[in-house]
Amino acid sequence: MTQTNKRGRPRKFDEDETLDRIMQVFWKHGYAATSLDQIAAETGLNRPSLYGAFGSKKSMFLQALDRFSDQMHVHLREAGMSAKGANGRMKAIMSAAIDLYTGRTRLSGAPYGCLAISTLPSEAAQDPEMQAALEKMVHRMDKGFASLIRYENGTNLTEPDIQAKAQQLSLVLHGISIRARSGTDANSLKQLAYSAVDSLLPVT
Amino acid sequence: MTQTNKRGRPRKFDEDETLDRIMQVFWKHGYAATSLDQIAAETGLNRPSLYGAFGSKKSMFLQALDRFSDQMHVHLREAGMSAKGANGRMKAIMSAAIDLYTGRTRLSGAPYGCLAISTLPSEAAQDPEMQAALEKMVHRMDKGFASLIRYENGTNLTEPDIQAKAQQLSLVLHGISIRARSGTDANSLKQLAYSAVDSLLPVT
DNA sequence: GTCATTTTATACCAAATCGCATAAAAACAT
DNA sequence: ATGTTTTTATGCGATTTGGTATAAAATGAC
Repeated sequence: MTQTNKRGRPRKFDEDETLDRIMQVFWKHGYAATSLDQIAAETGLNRPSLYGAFGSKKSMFLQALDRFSDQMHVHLREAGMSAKGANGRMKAIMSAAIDLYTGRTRLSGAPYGCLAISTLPSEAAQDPEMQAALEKMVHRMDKGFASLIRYENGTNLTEPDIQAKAQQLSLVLHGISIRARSGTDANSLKQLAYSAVDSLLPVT
Repeated sequence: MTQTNKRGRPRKFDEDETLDRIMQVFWKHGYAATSLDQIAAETGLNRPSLYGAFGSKKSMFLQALDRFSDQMHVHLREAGMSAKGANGRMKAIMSAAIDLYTGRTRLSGAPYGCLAISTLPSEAAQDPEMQAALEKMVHRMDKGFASLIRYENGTNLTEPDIQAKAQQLSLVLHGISIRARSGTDANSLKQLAYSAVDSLLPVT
C-alpha cells in the first residue's frame, strides 16, 4: 500500500466533477472555440488550478474525451443488456445513444450530439493527435458493435460480415449524432435508427 | 441592361478563385481555428480587401460553404447521370462523394472529408446560424437522394418510404465523411458505401 | 510552533485575434 | 487635367488568448 497521506493544502474541488463540467463546455462549444476563461468560469476554478490538475488545454480536452468515451460505453452497454437478441439489443443501444445525443440523460444536459463526432472532426486535419483520437473513438464503437453481433450471431455471419455490419451500424449512429446536433428531435432519430437496425440485423 | 462599366480601381483578384482558396482553409482548419491572417496569407490578399469583398469572417465562411454545397451537388449529380437504375446511380454518387472526401477531385486537394460535416457541428450549438446551415446541408442531401429514388422507383415504394430511404443514405454518407476525416482510405469507404446501398436499394 | 509541501489567488506577459481608420493607388467621367 | 470612385496597403487598437510567475493560504510532519 502506498501512503495516501495528503500533503500540503487540500484541493477545494472534486476532480471528476470538475472534469464533467469541462466536458460540458467542450461539448457545447467545440475545442477551438472554448477558452480557458470559459472553463474557469464554469468550473469555479482559476486557470492556474486548472493547469495544475489537468495540464494544457489540449490535455484537458483529451481527458474529458476519455471520460466521455468511458461513460458513454457504460451507458450503452447497460442499455444493451436490457433486451434480447441482436436486433433488440442494438435497438436498445441506439435508443440510449439517441437519448444521450439529445440531452435526455444525466450525462448530457442538452442536445449536443456526440462529444467526439461534434468536436473532433474540425480539429483532425491539423492535429494528428486529434485525428488519432477520432479514429480511436470510431474503432471503439466498431469493436463494441462487432462483439455484440458476434455474440448474438447463430454462426450465420462470417467474421468479415460481422465487421462490415458493425461498421455500418457505426456509420448510422455517427450520422445520427450529426442530425441530433442539427436539431432533429429524438423520436425522429429513433425511427431512423430502428429502421436501419431492422435492415442490417433483421429479426430471425 | 445595367451598365457594367467598372468604376474605380480594378480588383487584382478573381472572386471565385479567392473563395475557393478561402474554402480550402476553412475545410482544413474548421471555422474557429481559422484566422483571417491565415486566409489573407493563403489568398494573397490583405484583410481589408477580404473584408471589402466578403464581409466578416462568418460571412466569408457561409459563402464558402454555399459554394462548396453547390459544387458538391454538381459533382454528385454528374456522377449519378453516369449510371443506370437506383442502385447503380446511388453507388456512382457514393463513389464520387468519397472521391471528394478523400481528396481525389480538383475541388478537394486533401482527405478532409465534407466541409459541412467536418466544420459545422462544432459551431452549431453556440450559433443558430451555424446550426441552420448544418440543417440546410443535411436536408439538401436528403432531398437530392429522395428525388433520385422517387425517379427510379417503379412505384414500389410509398412516399414515406422514399423519404426514409433517402435519410438512411444521407446518414451513411455523413458517417463516411467522418471516417474519411479520421483517415480511412477511399477503397474501404467505398466498400462500406456499396454494401449500404445494396441493403437499402437492392437491385431489382 | 516551525518547516516543508501543495493549492489557491492575483496579476502579468507576449502573442494573436478581428475589425477598421487612414491614406495611397488605379481606374473612369467629364 | 481634375474630380470621382473603388480597391489596395499599412498599421492601429482594444480585446482575448494560453500559459506562467509570484506570493499568500492551508494543510501535514516533526
